[in-house]
Amino acid sequence: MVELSKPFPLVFIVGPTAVGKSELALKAAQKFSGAIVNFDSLQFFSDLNIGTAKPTVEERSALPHFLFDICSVGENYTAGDFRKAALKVIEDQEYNFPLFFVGGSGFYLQALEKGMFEVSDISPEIIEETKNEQNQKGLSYLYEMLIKQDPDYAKKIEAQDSYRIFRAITLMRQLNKSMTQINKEFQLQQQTKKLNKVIFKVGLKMDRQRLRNRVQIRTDKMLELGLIEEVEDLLKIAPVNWSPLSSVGYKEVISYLKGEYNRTQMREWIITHTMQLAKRQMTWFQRDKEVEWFESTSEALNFLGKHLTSES
RNA sequence: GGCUCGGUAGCUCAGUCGGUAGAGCAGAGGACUGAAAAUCCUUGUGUCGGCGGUUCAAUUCCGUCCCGAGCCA
Repeated sequence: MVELSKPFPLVFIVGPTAVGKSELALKAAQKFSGAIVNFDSLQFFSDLNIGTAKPTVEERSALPHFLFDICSVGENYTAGDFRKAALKVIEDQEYNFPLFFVGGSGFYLQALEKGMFEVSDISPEIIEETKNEQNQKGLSYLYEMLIKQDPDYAKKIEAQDSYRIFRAITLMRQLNKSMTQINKEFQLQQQTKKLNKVIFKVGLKMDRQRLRNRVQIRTDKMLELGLIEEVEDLLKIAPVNWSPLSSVGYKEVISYLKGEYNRTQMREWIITHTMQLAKRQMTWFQRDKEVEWFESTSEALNFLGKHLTSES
């Protein structure tokens, strides 16, 4: 056990899925008498357990864990919600524990570090109206509208990017401002939103072959533990369009249950889509030059041992 | 044994009425400000099963052989 000075530093453990982040977090938190904070976009939800490779309740009982199982099935939880919750955890706990944030959702970490646009929720009427327009006139109609109203922002996104086009149109309707304007206002106040703490970012990575091997083993384990049953239970209570159901592991099992895949295909597609996810995660985190990368848990622990104790 | 249909990119297949070929998926790289495990962008040379024949030219037509699926015996 190592004594650190207060307020304790924040450690962000990042990397692709299945690389061993949870294990590293657990060991590090044990070593420094710390606590673990989740920033995985799906592990916030109770009832998403096997498919998200969430540490079990028993595994979590040894140490304080925050932001696991804080939402129930059917709820929405956004990066902005996470930011608020994480800031609260930091405020409440930074004198109690070194906090080890673990997860694979880079966007959420960015939300915490850099802040989010200060925007209100979009009214259901606007969402409904825009959705109807998209259904009747097509995505290109929305994109044309975006080009007219905010050409600079339109240039930054692709004409096929349904997600961002829809978001931009609804947000602009809600606030009566362009995305460019919103972004500009955000830039002006960004300094006040930045997380001003001592932070260490530790990345775990692994070559593709080894990672694929781990993903295969983990996928088989998930199926053995009852992933299919977990999905069947979710389908009984979750709204049809609940977004977590379209995430890796869940969507393939749903296709299997619908008869679109046989069992072998389901397994193969879970593995393939998991690897694609891992790749996107690496693309995200490698852009962040503050991340120190390691190929093994022990190297990462050594680094933390050196720097957490010599710092501050 | 006979007949039929197939054999084209790592996979599933399209195509060339003869001028050496292209989609989807996979793979590789990238973007990312409220659904992010989402959403999207870039990236396609491969003895067109083998060997012969016809032809200026064959992956394409003809012959033959090999392999796979089906039907008939």
